[in-house]
Amino acid sequence: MPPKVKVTKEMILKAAFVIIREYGHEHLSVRSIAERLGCSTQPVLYSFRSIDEIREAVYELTDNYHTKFILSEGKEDNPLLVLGLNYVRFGHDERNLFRFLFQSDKFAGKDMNSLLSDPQLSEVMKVVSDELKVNKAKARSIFLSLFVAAHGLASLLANNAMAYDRQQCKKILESVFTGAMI
Amino acid sequence: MPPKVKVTKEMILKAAFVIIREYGHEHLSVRSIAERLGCSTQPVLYSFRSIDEIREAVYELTDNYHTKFILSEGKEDNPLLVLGLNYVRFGHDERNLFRFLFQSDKFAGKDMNSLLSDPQLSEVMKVVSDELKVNKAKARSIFLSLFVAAHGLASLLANNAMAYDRQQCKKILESVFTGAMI
DNA sequence: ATAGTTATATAACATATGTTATAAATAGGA
DNA sequence: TCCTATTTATAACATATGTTATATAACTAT
Repeated sequence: MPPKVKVTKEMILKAAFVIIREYGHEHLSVRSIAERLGCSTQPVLYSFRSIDEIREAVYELTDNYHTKFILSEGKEDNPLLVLGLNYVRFGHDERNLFRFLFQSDKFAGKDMNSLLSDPQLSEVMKVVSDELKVNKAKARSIFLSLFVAAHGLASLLANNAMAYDRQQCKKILESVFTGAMI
Repeated sequence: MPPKVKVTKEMILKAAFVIIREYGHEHLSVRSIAERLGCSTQPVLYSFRSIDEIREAVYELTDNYHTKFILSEGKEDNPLLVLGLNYVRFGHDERNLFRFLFQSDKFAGKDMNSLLSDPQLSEVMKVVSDELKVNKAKARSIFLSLFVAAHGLASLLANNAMAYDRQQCKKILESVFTGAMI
């Protein structure tokens, strides 16, 4: 009886993701999504209650994308360094996504602690703890220092405050790691 | 012959500063300024050509405020640590100003290098270089590491991603400093 | 084939913003 | 006192956004 859905939730979320990625989250709107999908604004607000609901869903999606990104392989042997350098590279390569994730009010409330207790990261921490032969508290403090430095670099890159130089970033993170190990 | 100016440029800029400081730069508008000054929108756009011109001027003002803030005295003996801890405290105490300064597009283009060659900072660098008995390049790399870490902490604090714990921040910055000195 | 359900287009309403046109108010010199 | 330059208030225009009302079109069970 009813006509088939032409504009699915997936299409809407994907369009929203691309808009944020290319133009920044400030440019996400019902109309920008509709325009990208070549439809009117109606289907967009038919599948979702409001633009905030869409933003929420894309945030989730972007968060997963980010996690995959930083967990992707790197050529360093130090796994923490790999994580850090990927984190930094994300700030540079995906600056709009970075800003959406960490500089929009959506981020508020997502505490470091909940981040540190993420199951995927917990695994990494355990490996680190074993590999470096340090106790959990030390592993945690090492991770924290590296995270802070990586976040600083990524933030500076995402906001065009410095040029991307992988070697320089690597040196900084290594030096931070060294200091944290003491 | 003409009536006296009731609404001066200073009043406008001060109002704009307060609005950004209290509500965030997204809430700066001709009307929000006018409302705070208890006048219509006309005087605001009479003294300034556009809202962007106002934003520009307040940015300058906020930049100076930030510089004064991080150069204010601290109780640590390591001058770089004082700078870093003040920078971090700014991110926490003045989160909206921090976001305006470093996370709005106004920041784009202000490169690290121009920041590093700021005359006020150059003086500090020289003192550091002498006091730590390291050459300029080393002083620069130490400063860079500390700056990145401080910026990371400040950014996390400004975006409500972690609780402010001065001792924890101090430990992290000290550890970064130690690593950079090697 | 037709009817009823429902996805979509069109268009409107409400609000927020920057900006500008017009008129009224004001202050000091003639 | 009145005139004139200029500041300000009022109000409008233009645009952008979220959201909703109405009508049209599309599909499938009958």
